[in-house]
Amino acid sequence: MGADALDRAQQTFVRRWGEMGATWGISRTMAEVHALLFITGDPLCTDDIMHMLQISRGNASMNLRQLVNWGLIRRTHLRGDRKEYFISDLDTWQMFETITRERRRREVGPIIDTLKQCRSDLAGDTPKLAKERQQKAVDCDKKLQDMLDFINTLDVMVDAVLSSGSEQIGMLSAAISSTVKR
Amino acid sequence: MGADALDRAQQTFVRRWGEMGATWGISRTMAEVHALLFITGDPLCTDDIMHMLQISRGNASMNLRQLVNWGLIRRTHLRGDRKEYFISDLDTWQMFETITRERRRREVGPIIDTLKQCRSDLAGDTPKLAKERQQKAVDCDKKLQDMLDFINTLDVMVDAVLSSGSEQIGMLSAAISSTVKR
DNA sequence: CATTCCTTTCAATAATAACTGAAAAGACTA
DNA sequence: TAGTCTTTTCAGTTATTATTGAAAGGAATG
Repeated sequence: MGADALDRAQQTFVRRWGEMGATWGISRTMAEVHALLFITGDPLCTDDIMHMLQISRGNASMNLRQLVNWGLIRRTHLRGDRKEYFISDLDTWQMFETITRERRRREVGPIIDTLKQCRSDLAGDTPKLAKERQQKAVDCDKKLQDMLDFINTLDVMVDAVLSSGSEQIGMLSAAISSTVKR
Repeated sequence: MGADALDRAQQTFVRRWGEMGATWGISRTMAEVHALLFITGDPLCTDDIMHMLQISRGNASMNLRQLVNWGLIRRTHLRGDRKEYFISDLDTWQMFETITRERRRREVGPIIDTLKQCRSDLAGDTPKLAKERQQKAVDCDKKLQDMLDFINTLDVMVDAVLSSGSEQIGMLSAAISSTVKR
């Protein structure tokens, strides 16, 4: 079981990535599986992953499927081997892009819908409210509106960053800094 | 028990905010308490919150404390009342700023430390590795370096956005879009 | 088409995270 | 300082989420 310096460095990375995932609402194990595939860069089969992370076959299978669905890893095959292998061949930027797009797709729409729905419900019924509630309704509406505007602004920015691609990201970073400076 | 349109809109908002929090690694209840204080804008005491969200005193107390620690709400008092009240008087932008700064403070440092530590461990011991492991060590090091660079770039951007303040955010958004366009 | 090898599924179980409620601590009042 | 009101703490409980392992389902092989 001689773990060399490379193994140790990779294990440290995998553990930390797992913890990070956990604080960001991604299951620790899913993040670890991803980290392992990312940092080794090798195609690994289910058994490799089971052994390296000490998890069951079912668990490995579930998490691998999710990672494939997210587009963070892909299935592959080794010639002369019947088993399925998995590989993470995205670079850091592509990983970031994939995760950001996916989360945006799943979450931005729903929250905007809810905010709009709250506003339209309020708009229809505000006249029916007791006098002293009307001011509150107006204040509440303003908060909802502000939040919608903010989400929209951020969304435009994220969109620009994502579509800039990794080549332009440095330039973009510089442009942002100089815009803010003055 | 007559919930009017304002109550309903607020409840919808609170529920959705809670769900959002849950998918981002913040406990549903903590997010709901915050949402309630934010959307009403009123100072509320522990009992108000307990009743409105149907949670226990202990739970309310714990979550309120956390929110105060995050700087998202603050304690206040109503004249002639011994109880403690809580209020959320940040606007959307300030909220975003607070949350971003806090998460950055807690998470960016540690992840950078881990990455650097992995690299320096590798650097010291790579010569001792078996020949065919050396190439892997170099590849691994490159990934770690790429990730460090990426985190750094992103960190600079986030820093610029945060220090731009809400007045400049629209301008910034425009600057980003136009930089990317060509 | 039977065998072998591999993957997926899912009910049962384990682990983790969140919540409760009552007791202790703290704070203000007279 | 005793009495009253309020907040905090935390051991015990409940709820939620993650994991296991074995059985069922597929797919390639001879």
